[in-house]
Amino acid sequence: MNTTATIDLQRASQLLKLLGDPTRLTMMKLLKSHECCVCEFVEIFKMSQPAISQHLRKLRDIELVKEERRGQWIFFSINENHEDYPFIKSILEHLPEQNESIAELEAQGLRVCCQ
Amino acid sequence: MNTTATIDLQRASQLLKLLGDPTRLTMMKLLKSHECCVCEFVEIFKMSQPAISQHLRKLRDIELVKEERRGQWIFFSINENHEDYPFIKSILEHLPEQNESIAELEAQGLRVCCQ
DNA sequence: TGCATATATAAGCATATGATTATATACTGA
DNA sequence: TCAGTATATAATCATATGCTTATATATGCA
Repeated sequence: MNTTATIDLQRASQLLKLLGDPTRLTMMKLLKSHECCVCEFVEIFKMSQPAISQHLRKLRDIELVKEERRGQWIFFSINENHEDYPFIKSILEHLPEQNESIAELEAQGLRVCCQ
Repeated sequence: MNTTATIDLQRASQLLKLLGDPTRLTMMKLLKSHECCVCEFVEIFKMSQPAISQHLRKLRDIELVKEERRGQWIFFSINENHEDYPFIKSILEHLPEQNESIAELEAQGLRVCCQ
């Protein structure tokens, strides 16, 4: 007997493909506990702004993340209302917390970025 | 408090990337309940034998599946002893059973393939 | 209004991926 | 030993992916 809903295989493989990139997977894990803006990710991943922006777009296109503009910045957060969020969540739960990245940002005064 | 072991993010993304292909993901789900040989997969996926073989190789290379020759045939099965099997298992549990494919094979007399 | 900052988008490019076809290898049974 | 079946591997190719650079857009502030 199945108590949890199942996901269509095509759909599941599409989601897994998106998470099958270390940058995007880390982003999702970070976003699960912390809102982040683009420039914070640029700092964390030491990656160019367009590269970060393009990863976030892929996550947003299938609505795994939400974005919200606040002044100059656009903050990203996990979309907990996504139909497949339970699936995503169960995957993220197997991954180590990424609090050091955030702590580092804070130590450098770069958290809540660009303040 | 974490009760379950976590997986390194690099490692996890590598696994997810492999599962992020509909053919391989379906293979894994099938193999979770049924041993299968290459020619059965060829039948199920309506895909060329080399294509199937190459997918299986990728799964075997990181030891997600085991192979065992029995006469002419090589049977594949899930490697439940894989260090990250709990992670894999938790993903597969969200996917719908693929028993129809096996039932179809049996109906066509193609199960335990090539007998 | 004009400049600085944050972000998005477009174009280009090198590499990865997943298929195909052709061929090699391994086992079975006559 | 030879033919048939199952599988693996190699070479090739079209497409996908993820980065780069260049540029556009949006906001805040002097």
